[in-house]
Amino acid sequence: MTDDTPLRADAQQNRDKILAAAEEIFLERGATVSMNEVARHAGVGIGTLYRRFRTREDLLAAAYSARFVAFAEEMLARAKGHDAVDVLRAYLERLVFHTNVYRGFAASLGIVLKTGTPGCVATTDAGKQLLQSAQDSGRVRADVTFEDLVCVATAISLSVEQTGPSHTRVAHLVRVFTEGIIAGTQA
Amino acid sequence: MTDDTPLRADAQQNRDKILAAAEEIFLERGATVSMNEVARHAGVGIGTLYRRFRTREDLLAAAYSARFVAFAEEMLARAKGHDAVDVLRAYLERLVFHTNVYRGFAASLGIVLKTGTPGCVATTDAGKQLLQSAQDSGRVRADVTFEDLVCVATAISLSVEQTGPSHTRVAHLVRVFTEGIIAGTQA
DNA sequence: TCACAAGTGGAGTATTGCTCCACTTGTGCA
DNA sequence: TGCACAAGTGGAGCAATACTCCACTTGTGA
Repeated sequence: MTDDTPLRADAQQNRDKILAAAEEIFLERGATVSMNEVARHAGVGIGTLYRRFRTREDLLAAAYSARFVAFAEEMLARAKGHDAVDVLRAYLERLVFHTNVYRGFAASLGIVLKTGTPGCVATTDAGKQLLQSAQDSGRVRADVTFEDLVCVATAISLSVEQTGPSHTRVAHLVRVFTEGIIAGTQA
Repeated sequence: MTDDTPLRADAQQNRDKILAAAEEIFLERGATVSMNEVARHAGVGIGTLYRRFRTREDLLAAAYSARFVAFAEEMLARAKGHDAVDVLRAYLERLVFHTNVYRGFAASLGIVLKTGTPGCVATTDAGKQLLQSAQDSGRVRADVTFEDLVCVATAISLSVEQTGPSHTRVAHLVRVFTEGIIAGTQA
């Protein structure tokens, strides 16, 4: 499926320029900025941009890949020696944080995570692993899936995007989702 | 704020035509259909549509208002003589159902509910009331807000939109999020 | 050096949200 | 009944956008 013949030198250079421009402009103006603008900012034609990144989600995933890789490593490292449930909670909180680095990123998180970028694969794998550990410990319901976690992260991100960034609100929502709306079964 | 001088007879007729067309087309093609298409289907000019409904969310809220009113009444009626937590759970389940009647409705639920339409006001009021009752009973966390419930409903709707409608999946997710991802405090 | 696959850029198409304004039409009043 | 004019209408037109297409250019391996 993936074409792994290396790019021509000039094409690789252009690809790098596009990614650098995308990073800069996504940070500054959000993930919904127009593709034309990204191309102009990178100094390449719009056709070149589309030749390298067929969809906006592909571009987002590629631009964010390095950060997602670091995130996944960080989380897997923390998994050793910490409570599995705490780590899962931290994963959710940090994932929400990441989907707010580019404004408007949250809405496409689900699609982006499926693009197969190294960062997306790493983030997905790490999440599944942490979820499994937490479930193995018996303290997380067995019927929760990784897709459920992505939905939770998306909903929290969307909600936070509307009301303005607030770390305490994210933490609150993560708590609500993980511990439930209903107060713990009475002793 | 709200202008309550009655519409001219012909204008009222056009408004009704727009709402009927919107209902039909939202049902058939989802909530993200183009405004031009709604206008064409209603047999009015695009200018007329925008004069009555300044945003897509306003139109969605107006088109769905009657159903939301009925929903709110239904839920308040059920509140009498049923367990408060059960009613809250039912409210969530039914709310998710409603946000899936128009495909793509879920993403704008939060905004739509704030439009001030009779149905949106009724649905919001009912939700707050049911939440308060459940909290008064001491079995729902005191720090949960109505906005949190909307966030939960959105998460579930998004998830269900992706995987296809399934009543059992909705019920499952509602249970997960009301009782928590973390299994109930042991014994 | 050269053939040609790979790559490029941007004009062009199609679609959208939304505004603006010259025209039309109800409606209340004389 | 006729009239003035506020209210309403429609759709041309603008600006923005996603995305395609193809004539041209340029690396690269032989």
